[in-house]
Parts: sequence; C-alpha cells; structure tokens
Amino acid sequence: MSPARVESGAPTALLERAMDILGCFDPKHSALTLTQISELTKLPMSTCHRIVGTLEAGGFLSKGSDRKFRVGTKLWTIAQHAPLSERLRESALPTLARLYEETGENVTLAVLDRGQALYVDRLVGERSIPTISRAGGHLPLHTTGVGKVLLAYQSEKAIEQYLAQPLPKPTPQSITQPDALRKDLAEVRKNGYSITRQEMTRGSGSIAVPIMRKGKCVAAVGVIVHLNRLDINRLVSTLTDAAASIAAELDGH
Amino acid sequence: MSPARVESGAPTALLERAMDILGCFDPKHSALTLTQISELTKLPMSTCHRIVGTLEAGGFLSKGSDRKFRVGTKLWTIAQHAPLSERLRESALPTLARLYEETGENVTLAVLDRGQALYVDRLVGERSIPTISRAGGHLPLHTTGVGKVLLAYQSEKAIEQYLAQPLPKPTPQSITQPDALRKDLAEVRKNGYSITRQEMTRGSGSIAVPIMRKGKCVAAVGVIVHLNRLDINRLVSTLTDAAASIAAELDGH
DNA sequence: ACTAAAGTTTCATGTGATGGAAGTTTCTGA
DNA sequence: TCAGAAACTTCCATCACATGAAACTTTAGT
Repeated sequence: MSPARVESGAPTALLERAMDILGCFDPKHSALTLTQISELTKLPMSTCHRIVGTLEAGGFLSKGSDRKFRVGTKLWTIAQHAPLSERLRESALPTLARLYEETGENVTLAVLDRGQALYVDRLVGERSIPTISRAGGHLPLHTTGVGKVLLAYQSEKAIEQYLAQPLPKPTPQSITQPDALRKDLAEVRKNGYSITRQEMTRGSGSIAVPIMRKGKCVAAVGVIVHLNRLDINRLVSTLTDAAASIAAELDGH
Repeated sequence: MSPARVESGAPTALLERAMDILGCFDPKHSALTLTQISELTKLPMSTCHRIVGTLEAGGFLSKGSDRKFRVGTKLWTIAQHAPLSERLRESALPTLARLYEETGENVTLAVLDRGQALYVDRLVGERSIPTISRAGGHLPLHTTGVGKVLLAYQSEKAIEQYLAQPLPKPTPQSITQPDALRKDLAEVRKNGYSITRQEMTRGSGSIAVPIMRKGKCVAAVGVIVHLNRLDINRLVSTLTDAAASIAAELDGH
C-alpha cells in the first residue's frame, strides 16, 4: 500500500498505520507475528507493538498461543453488518446452496469492487474442481465468468476505462485485446450470460449470469466447471433461475 | 474547556475512538449518518468527521448516496481472513448447505465468544421459521441449542463461572436456575446433543450437536424448528452426521 | 547453559490530534 | 421559491498523546 513514507507530508498517521496493519492480513498471511507485521508495514517494532496491542484489546486482533496474531472476532462481527453480508450473502445463501446441490459444481457470487471481481461467497465441494477464487478475494474482471458479467453491465465509459489499463493475462487463453473483449462483452449483454474457457485456470471454464436490481447489475452468480462438463444450456437455465430467485429475495426484503 | 470529559483518567486514544465508531455498526445500525455516529459515541462532530473521513479513505467505511455510512469492503475483505471465516465457515458451508436441503429448516453454526454464542453462519429459507439469530450475532449460551452445547463441553470451572452471573430469561421457559442448568448440561454431555423448547423464542425449539476436534468442542451446529416438527431422532442423526463431516473437513485441511 | 532473535518497556520530544466556533451545504416546510 | 434549521465541513490555537531509539526481558535454538 504505502511503499515509503514521504517525510514532507505525512497526513494522518496513527489511524492509517493501524489500517495498514490490519490490511496485512490477506490470503497469504492469515497469521502473523509482530516481527512480520513490522516488516510488512515498514514500521518500527515499538510502534507496531503499541498499535497491535490496542487493536488486540479492542478485539480487532487476537493473539494465539503460537504468538501469532489473527483477525479477531470483533472485527469479524462488525464486518457481518456490511451491506455485502447483510443483504447480499444472507439473501443469496439458500439459493446458492440449492444451486450447489443441483450442479455439484463450484458456485461463486461476486460484486464489483474497485475494478475487480470481489468474491462474496463460494461453495466448494469434494466433487468439484479446485479454484483460486475465495470468499473475500479479488480477481480480474476480464478473465472470470462473474467478472465479465459485472463488467459487461457497466456504463460504456467505465468499460473503456477498464480496457484502457494494462490487463493481466494469467493463461494463454485469456482475452486481453481490447477489441476482442469489447466483442465478448457485447455478446454477454446479448445473451445474458458469460462464458470463459481456460481464461483464468487451465482445464476449467465458467458460466455466469447477472443479478439485476432496478435495471442495474448488482452482482453476478457463476459456476466453475471442468471444461468437458461445460453443458451451457443446462447451466445457463439453472443459473438464470437462481439469479431471479436471489433478485426476488433482495427486493422482498 | 472540556465539560463533558470523563474525569476518571480516560486514556482515550485515537485508535480506541476509531474502533468505537466501527463498533457502532451492529444489527440495529447497519447504516449511520455522521450525526448518529456522533451521538452514539458521544464524540464531538468535528472529531467524528475527521476519524470517519480517514476510515472512509481506507475503505473501512463507505458513504452511500443517502449520506449514510456503512461498513466498507476493505474491512469486510480483511474479516474474511479471520480464522472463523477461513477455516470454519469455508469447511462447514457445503455440509450446512446439505443439512439445509435435507431438513428444510433453519441451520446455524456457532462458536463460543466472550461468554456468548457467536453465530458464524446460518441458512434461513422461505420454508423455515423466522429467528433472531444472525450471522455475526451473539445470543446467550443457556437459552439456545448451540449455546448449551458450547457451554456443556467447557471446563467445570468455566461453567460455574458462567452460572455465577445473572442469567437473562427471554421467555418463561428459559432455564435460569443454576441447578436446573447443571442437570441440563449433564444431560447434553450424556446424550451428545442439546434440546431447547421455547427457551429463546415462543413456538420454536432447537437441537444442536458439538463439532469436536482433538477432544475439544470447537463449534456447534444446530437446527431451529417449529415445536411440532421437533422430530428428535431424525434430526439428531442428521446433525451428528453433519458434525462428523465438518470435523473431518477441518482435520483434512 | 549460552546466544541470538523476538518481544516489551521506557521516556524526552514535538508532531499531529483535539474540539469549539465559524462557515457551508442540504433538507424541510410553507 | 425561499427562509430557517439541521447536517455537515473547515479552521486553527493549544497541548495531549503518539513517536521510536535504546535499554531491557523473554523465548527459542544449539
């Protein structure tokens, strides 16, 4: 986040540092020692110690018997009141569960967040293939089924802005040519669903549909399947039903 | 100069105030205006304004078009890396989904947190009855199915400590006599499951079983059902299977 | 036991948080 | 449409509190 602190203008110090410290906890670092935190944030040990101590006292972090810090239950509890959890997840979970049972495949639910697909939830089973997406994780918009849906239903301007930046290409099949993507997105809007084939992970593809509310795409549901199980017709119709069901649940409440 | 300041040495720190502000977001307050935050925290407007602004800049809060603040995606994302989400929820979700499909009832997953039952997840459907429990919410240990299980498998000392405090009695059926509770808990340990009948909500009961790991009870799964659907034998066996399945998932990963 | 690394405490210093007050925008009602 | 009020934002003199180097204590490794 903040590679080096410019001495001339360090605006808000303490709070930003505290947020930086909390931000250290990501998929790669779910448990950290004080020293590790100090290294990651480039902050002096004593400063870290003090801040981390306060965060721990507040239940935002908790220290395990292994002297490592983890995200605390208080922080977790607060996060459950985010609109993401409160409205979306709660409304969608039963439907996602049914979708998971019906297809037996990886089911994911995502929203647009800072130019990336933010995975709000996912259901992964023994039967399904392993995936990179994880709840709380971010992946690019143009290489994932849910991402393409989320992007396709953005405004023309937002889409162009996205295409203007350098696009990561995780596999040879990833579509990174702006023109090809524009075509692909138009297709998504026309069909009402997106398809990816090995654009994020070798050997697997995905299908996703939008969850619409008041004419806007607020989220996307998708399944990730082994390439040779990519039965488009069946999955699209199941997904469409699920999306409608989630949308109804969102409106009804 | 500071009339309303608490005389007792208030080591009021910026960070603590920020955590207080975040703590304002609870089930009753998922969206708050600056003024409301100022009232809830008893902090001056200008101070709130500054802190909230920093939190917003960091993505810990977000301001909606209705001028209300909500918990931001950054905070939510960090919380997804809490052990609760990372290990427990992810491992348990597929099983909970199956349990939900099999029973069609409210399914809840809880852990012990600060002397209360912390609901890690719940699945609520159209078919099932409305409940108070919600993901991220706390309820008393002695009035809920999952709570009784969590309490029953604590150490003798911890149990006595819990019983020593004044126990809330949300319904006339709630058991609050220490002796009656001790008996009830012994029953839970003997049977391997707990039962409640209208001890938290009129008209509904619940059954719950422990999720054991390394001989310790790390969580509890339960269902909440209408009293006249409380088919103990069937539910206990289904729940026991689910608990075993979640425990296996926890160990296997 | 000995040593290095990790973690904790201390304290003089001055930076950055503080909050009352004044200014600005948004909402409300007639 | 326009007051008037309420909500929000900015300002700034003051000093409380965060800061981090250094010294100290505890833990882990050989």
